[in-house]
This record gives sequence, structure tokens and C-alpha cells, in this order.
Amino acid sequence: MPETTETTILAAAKKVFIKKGYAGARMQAIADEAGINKAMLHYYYRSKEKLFRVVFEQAMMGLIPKLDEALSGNGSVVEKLEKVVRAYVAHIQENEHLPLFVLHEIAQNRIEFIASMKSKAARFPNFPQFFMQIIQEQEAGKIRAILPVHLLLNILGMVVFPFIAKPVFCNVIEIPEADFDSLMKDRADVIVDFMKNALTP
Amino acid sequence: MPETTETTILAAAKKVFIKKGYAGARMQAIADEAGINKAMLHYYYRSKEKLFRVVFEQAMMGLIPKLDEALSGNGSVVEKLEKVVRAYVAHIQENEHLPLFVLHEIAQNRIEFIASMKSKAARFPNFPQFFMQIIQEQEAGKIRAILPVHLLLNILGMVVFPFIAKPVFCNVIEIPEADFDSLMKDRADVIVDFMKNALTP
DNA sequence: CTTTGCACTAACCATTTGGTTAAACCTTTT
DNA sequence: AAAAGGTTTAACCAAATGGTTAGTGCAAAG
Repeated sequence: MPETTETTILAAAKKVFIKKGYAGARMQAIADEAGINKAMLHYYYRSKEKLFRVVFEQAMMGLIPKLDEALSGNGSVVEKLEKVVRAYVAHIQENEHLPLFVLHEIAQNRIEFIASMKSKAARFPNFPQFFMQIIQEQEAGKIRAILPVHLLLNILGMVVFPFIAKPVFCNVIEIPEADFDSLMKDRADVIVDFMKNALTP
Repeated sequence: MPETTETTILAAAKKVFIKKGYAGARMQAIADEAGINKAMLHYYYRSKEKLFRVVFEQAMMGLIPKLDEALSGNGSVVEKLEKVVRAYVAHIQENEHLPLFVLHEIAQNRIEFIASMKSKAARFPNFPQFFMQIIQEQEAGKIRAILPVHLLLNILGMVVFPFIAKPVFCNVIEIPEADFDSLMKDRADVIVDFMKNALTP
């Protein structure tokens, strides 16, 4: 990808918005981060809101199709969930502020345009189908009984939480950041193991 | 507790700060919520920062001692974790914006004063002790092997995540809010069950 | 009745912040 | 070389926002 002014701005906007949130982000901070004049932001993206929308949309597009990739296909429930775990742990590790950003902004309602995103999304996970598969495997006695939504909440919770809680563990519980990061390297394996045992009938 | 202007302000500030975050909160919005003049906020609390500090401190004080209550005492690891799950699920259910607020603000670094809070806290959980207990039970073959920190992350993740992800599930996956809330009533039971199975040797 | 002191308000202030504009600057085309 | 057109900048603007102030109201103390 060419390093145009437009892409430089977007990269800077991602950095600032994702770290500080919409309300906490300053257009000047984005301009500084990009090393260009603030007027350029409006020249290319019109307004803070529009620029934010691009950042948010791309952030979501990096998350949602990953879910679909993992959940569609022929694997068993456990195999699919293992894919979800590994894909998300790896992806979030590259941008630890991402989940808190997405969660916080969606909680702020700032997002009427979620609907428009779903239509744009090339791949959107088919939850009803996956939930059906879970029920079938449960009836077949392959995995323990648990409502599919709860199972999904459990898995995603174990995946996402450590990243958004890292500052708590490091500052409140006072685990050195280096120690915490090295724990995170095994994270996917630990979750997969925990999940497999929990689902053993 | 008497309903003085001071307490009215604090209640309003809690509502606004916890919902919108520090950066998104407006002093005028707090004044409106409290039904009083904006100058009163400064009369009683000096500045936005100071007012925020009180709100944040009380929010944390509602969370940290609960952990200590659950983790200290004589129960087994599973019994203690079950207490944690039930206490937190119940507490968060009363203020669903609370976890995202705390997590977001701590992530923003707005909190050098965490240290001062720990000394103020009447009860602060003794993690090393609890982690030791986990290792002992593992060596005794009572529960499966898993690094204590990972176990804590798993449990807290399953507890906290559903609340902060509720808007995602309702708006993106399009589960009706009423359905989601009724799912949440079983949440504690589901987590406890999931955990017990996962920890079975 | 007057004074004192706290609670409270309307109006105001200074700064920050998102956004605009007019002019300068290239780069390409003619 | 000049014109044209997109790109970039410094300076500027208006609204929003945290914070202040001068003064009003009112109850208790003298």
C-alpha cells in the first residue's frame, strides 16, 4: 500500500482513536501523530465523525470476518471454537487497545451505522447455524449441555478480557508488565485446554 | 443517607461519568442530571478531575473488597471462585456500565492515584495467598493444572465480558435486549458449572 | 431587627476544540 | 514558460466547555 497523505492520516487516526476513544481523541493529536497540518484531516475526511467512522469500520472488519471464517466450514464445535480463540488472541495481541475501543464505542451508541456495516461485510458469521450445530453435538452426547449463547460468551470472555484488563492486573494487582505479556503467549493454549475440559460430557 | 445537594451531585456524577467516561462526560450534563446549577459542582468538588476521582474511587471500592471477601476465609478454590462469580454478577447487574467504565479509565492511565486507593482500601485481596492455595489443591490432585493467573483471568473474563459486550450482542448479532437480559439471570449458574467441569482433574 | 455565614444562581471568562479560508506550493499539462 | 489543478499551510472563527465571580436568598446567631 502506498504511503500517501491520506493513508498516513488514517494510520494516525487509528492509533489515536483506538487508544483514546472518540471523545478523548483530539483532531490536533491525530494531525501531530501524522506529522501534518490539521486542515489536512478535514481536506481528506471532512469531519471528526467521518474520520472516526472509517477507523471504526475497519476495526470491525478486522474482527467480524475472522469469526465467520472460524465458524463456517466442516469442523466440530470444539475445533471451530479453537479457531476462534487462536485467531482472536493473535489478532488482539497486535493491537491491545482494539477490544476496549470497539466495546466502549458500541456501548456509547455512537453506532447507528452498524446495520450498514453488516451489509458491507463480505463475511458475516451465521450464528443460528453454529448454535444449531452446538445443540446437535450436545444431543449426540459429544459435548456437555450449555446454552450456545452462554458458551460463546464464555469463550469470547476468556479471550478478550485479559487484554482489556491488563492495566488492572499490572497497576492494581501489580504484576510486572513483562510477566503479564509472557503469560499472554500461552493464553490461547490455556483457553483451548480449559474449554475442552469444560465441554467434556 | 440524607439527600443533600452534595450527595445529589455525586449520584448524578456517577451516572454520567460511568455511562460516558471521563472524556465524554460534560459538567453541564451532570448539573442537569442533578437538577442544579453547574457552579454547584465546583462549589462542592472544585473541579471535574476531583469529582471524577471521588466517583472512580467509590466505583473501585465497590469492587475490590468483594474480591477479598470471596477469596479470604476457609473455603476451597472452587467455593471461593463461586463466591467471586456470584458476588460480581449480582453487583454488575445493578450497574451494567460499571465494568467498562473502570476498565476504560484505567486503560487511559488517568489513575496515578491507584496506589493511594490501595492504602485506603479497608480490604484488599491477598492474591499470592490465594494463588498458593490453588497450587496446593492442584498438587493434591483436587483440581486440574492451570496457572493461577490464567484461572483468575478465565473466571473474571466470563463474569465481566457479557456485560460489556451486551451492546454488541444486541446490536450486531441482533439478540433482543429482553432475551439477553433473561439469559443473564442464569449467568452465574452457567459460569459456576462451566468452571467446575473445566477444573475437574 | 441586624448581622453573619453558608447555599445557591445568573452571567461571565478563558481556553480548548472542531472546523474554515485564503493564499502559497508543487507537479503536470499545454 | 505559463496555466491549471490538486495539495498543503498558517491564520482564523465560532461553538463548546471547564471554571469563576459577584451578588441574592435565607436561616441561625447576636
